[in-house]
Amino acid sequence: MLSEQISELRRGVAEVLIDREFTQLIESGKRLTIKAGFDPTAPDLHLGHTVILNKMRQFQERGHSVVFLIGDFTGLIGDPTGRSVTRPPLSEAQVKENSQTYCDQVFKILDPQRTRIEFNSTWMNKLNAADLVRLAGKYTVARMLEREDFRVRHETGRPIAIHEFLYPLIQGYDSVELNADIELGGTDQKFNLLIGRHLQEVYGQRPQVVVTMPLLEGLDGVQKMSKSLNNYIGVSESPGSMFGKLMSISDTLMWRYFELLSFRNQHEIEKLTNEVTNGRNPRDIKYKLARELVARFHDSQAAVQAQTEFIARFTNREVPADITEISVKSDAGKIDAVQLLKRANLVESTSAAHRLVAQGAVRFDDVRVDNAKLSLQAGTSLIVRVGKRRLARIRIS
RNA sequence: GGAGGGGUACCCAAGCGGUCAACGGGAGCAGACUGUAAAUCUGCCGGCUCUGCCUUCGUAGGUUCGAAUCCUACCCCCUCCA
Repeated sequence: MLSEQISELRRGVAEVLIDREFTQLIESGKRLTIKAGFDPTAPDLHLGHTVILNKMRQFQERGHSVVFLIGDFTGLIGDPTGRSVTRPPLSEAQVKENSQTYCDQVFKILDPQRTRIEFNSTWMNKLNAADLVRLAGKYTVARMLEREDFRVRHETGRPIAIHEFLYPLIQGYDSVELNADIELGGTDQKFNLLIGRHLQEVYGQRPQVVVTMPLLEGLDGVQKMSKSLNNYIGVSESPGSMFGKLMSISDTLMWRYFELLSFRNQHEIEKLTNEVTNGRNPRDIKYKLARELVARFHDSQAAVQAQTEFIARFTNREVPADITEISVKSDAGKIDAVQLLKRANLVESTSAAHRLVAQGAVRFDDVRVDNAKLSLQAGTSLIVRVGKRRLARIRIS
């Protein structure tokens, strides 16, 4: 029974440090404090974030106390990460707003009754300069440079700002303040999470157990899901968009999503794998995944509807009932095809419009347009299709 | 403070006086095919009043018939030494 619980909590996990301590903690039967930190600079959660939320939920279901920690203090300093442009520090108002957005989204997975929300500014604002220096004294540069990211940047001659060293320290200090038993994080957080262990020890606490979760690959199946790479599925996206994006992942990636995002148990997933091996169309299994996730963030009715619309639109190429309507002004009663696309905002530029026409991607009322200069009269209304995904009814005035 | 290296399109990265709107890869888009917005193959991938024209290679000047490529100044980044 207990071992079953432990194996359930281990599901999908990348690494547990230290494994023995983890087992002891669970076996102790105590109500544990589970910490997971989030950055308030990106309030729009995507499926990648939910991998950890799902795990938090599992602990929660077993009666443990989950702390959703918002790193508002670090957010106020601003994120210095190398390749991205240094973000301007967030104002307090922004942080507050982002935090609110966070809460709205997070409770689609977590149980609000059993979640404690904390802000690290609560204790960080009380720390004075001397305290911070003292904290900085608990760790060395050499050990900081053990972190992959720092080491590589240092060796390849890319900048590391001093305050970047403070990030892991502050994060670790949060564990001290919360007296965390377990901290959850992505595998990329391993180093930071371990600093929490070290600091807790220094401050006389029992070091937390570190549980890392794999980073979810984005829609491309290679790079991790992130907003900046635009390969993400946001948890507040419309059912249609969410469903479509899930259908666009490769058949291989689908299994990864099942492992990390589905609430189905291992046996069920294994059964699905077998079905595909025995010749079932993977598309049908992908439908199941897409429905489960759309239902989670919307409801089951929306999920079914999203699938119906998906099939109508992409398999049968039907025009949806709620097609976007756009009105476009002509020049003295006339407009050519390229300008029409441009003014309707269906293309990025007139150059792009020319290219798309040349590639045979544009259809007016289901007839392929091969002449970019095709002239249209004011008063016309037509269904314009650009590629598979861009579709609208345009009225020319 | 001293010495050296570097800033190229969404990202990475070639090019080092003309043949450069700029090799190659990734991402993205499109077509074909299809069991799907999977896979695979092919093409596109700065802008425009688009068989032509206009503006790009850190910024500002200069040399030249001609510069991303040479010179000058400035800004920014990195390494080593102190």
